[in-house]
Amino acid sequence: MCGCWGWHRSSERRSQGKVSLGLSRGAGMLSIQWIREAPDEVRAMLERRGTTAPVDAVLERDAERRTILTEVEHLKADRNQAGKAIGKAKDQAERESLIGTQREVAGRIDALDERLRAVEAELHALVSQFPNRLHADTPTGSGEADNQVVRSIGLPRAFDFEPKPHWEIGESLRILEIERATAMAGSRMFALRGQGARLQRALINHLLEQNEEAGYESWYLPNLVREEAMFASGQLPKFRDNLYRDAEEDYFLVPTAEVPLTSLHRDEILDGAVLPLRYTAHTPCFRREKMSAGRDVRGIKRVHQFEKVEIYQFTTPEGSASALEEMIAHAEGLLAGLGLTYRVLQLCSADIGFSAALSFDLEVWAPGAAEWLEVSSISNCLDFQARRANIRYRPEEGKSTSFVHTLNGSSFGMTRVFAAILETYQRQDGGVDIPDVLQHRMGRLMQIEAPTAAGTSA
RNA sequence: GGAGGGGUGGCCGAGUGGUUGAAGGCGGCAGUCUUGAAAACUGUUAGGCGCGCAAGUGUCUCGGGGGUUCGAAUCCCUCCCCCUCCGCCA
Repeated sequence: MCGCWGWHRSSERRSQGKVSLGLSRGAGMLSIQWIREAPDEVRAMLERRGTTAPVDAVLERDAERRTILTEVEHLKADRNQAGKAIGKAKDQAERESLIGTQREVAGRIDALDERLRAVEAELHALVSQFPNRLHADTPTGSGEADNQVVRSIGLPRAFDFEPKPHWEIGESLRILEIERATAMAGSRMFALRGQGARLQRALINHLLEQNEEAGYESWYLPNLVREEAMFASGQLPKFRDNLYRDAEEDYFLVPTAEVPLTSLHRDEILDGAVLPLRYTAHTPCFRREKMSAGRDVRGIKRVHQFEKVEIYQFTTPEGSASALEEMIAHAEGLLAGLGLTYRVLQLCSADIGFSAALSFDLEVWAPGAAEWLEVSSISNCLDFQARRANIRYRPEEGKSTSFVHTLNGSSFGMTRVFAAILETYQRQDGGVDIPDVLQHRMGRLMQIEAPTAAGTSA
């Protein structure tokens, strides 16, 4: 059973936009109580994020909802009393009289219920637009430039030749085929060939297994999901424009494994003893990138389809802070293991994601293009997604339930790690060395060599 | 794709319009008994939303939503999910 009022496709689409009565459980998103009780804090949060959301409209709808609710519930209490009396009444005339009275009450209840449904639908639509609250540790900033470098690990490799960007290396090694891919599928598409395809496969397996060793359980997940899943993790309703959708079946293609991972325990009450749950999954990621038209068009830095390995945790509220540290440290270890130069950025209030309260980005140095590539964003979402997905836990037998905290992070986006590896490990002769940790996954191959003139007509 | 059968509380399972939020059983918890345990017995055992300082109280939930009715787990519509047979298929 789903507790997100009004968000079922059945209620949203099949039933012409009607929603159920009653705000249940998480009420999807930010706690309405918080908006009700501390609207100024909410406004301050929105200000820090550099965004807006309809605080006043929420307050109005919320007040209206509770007024109607009080009235209609009194009427229903009367109705329930009368219903019992009718059931017991032996005398026919008495029965008729009671039923006559109730007929009138029923009409009033219907009218109020209808109004209530409308108000709740509006309230839900409004509150859905609010981003997560910010963690106290998230610094205030006004844009990407205000993200703070927490630490930088490794020195950029020094070259005694002019390093090339990954698209040139990939094309000349015939392991990256952009033209052929775009010919069939449009811009921002690519194909990997031969050792390129093997290298990506090796990376994915390496990362998944490293995650497993660190205690993250593997999952294979749906890559097509319903609207509710997109709502749960926060992609909908605000970021519909960035999602691919199958119009006929009404499925969405996942933009990240975070989406199906969040929905794994939807509507569940977990036993506190099982937390934290550590999960990892590899999925393709599909993104329309409508918002970034014209940006990062070269190479495979920003594409419509790429592979990503994700790490994810469901924790108690007390456990999420250390879980975030743990995930960052783990992901850093993976980058170090690949021999890449990287830095850790703390995202400021204006650059942090919709669902996140506290986030750190991992960026690797790509010496060919001479830029930092974001390969991971690791976030503590607190109870924001748990509310939307209605995921709770019971600390102890007999205790009442609370929402879990969720954390997600990439480990990593393959295209960018792939690009960084090509650029970091390139040689003057055009070949690319394979990082030590991946060699055994590529048949002990130690480098990808430039193709010889013969036998390369295709 | 065609035809049919199902979805009730942690689990099993009753219940076809009126004290049914829901019998009974199992499991869980507490207690009695016992040196202790088991057995037996007794009690207890869902989650939202609203009002309330609280105690408490009202309301909603029998896959989801809507409808009929004074009143729905029970009748109708619709969606989702599970199962069986046929067809197709990696």
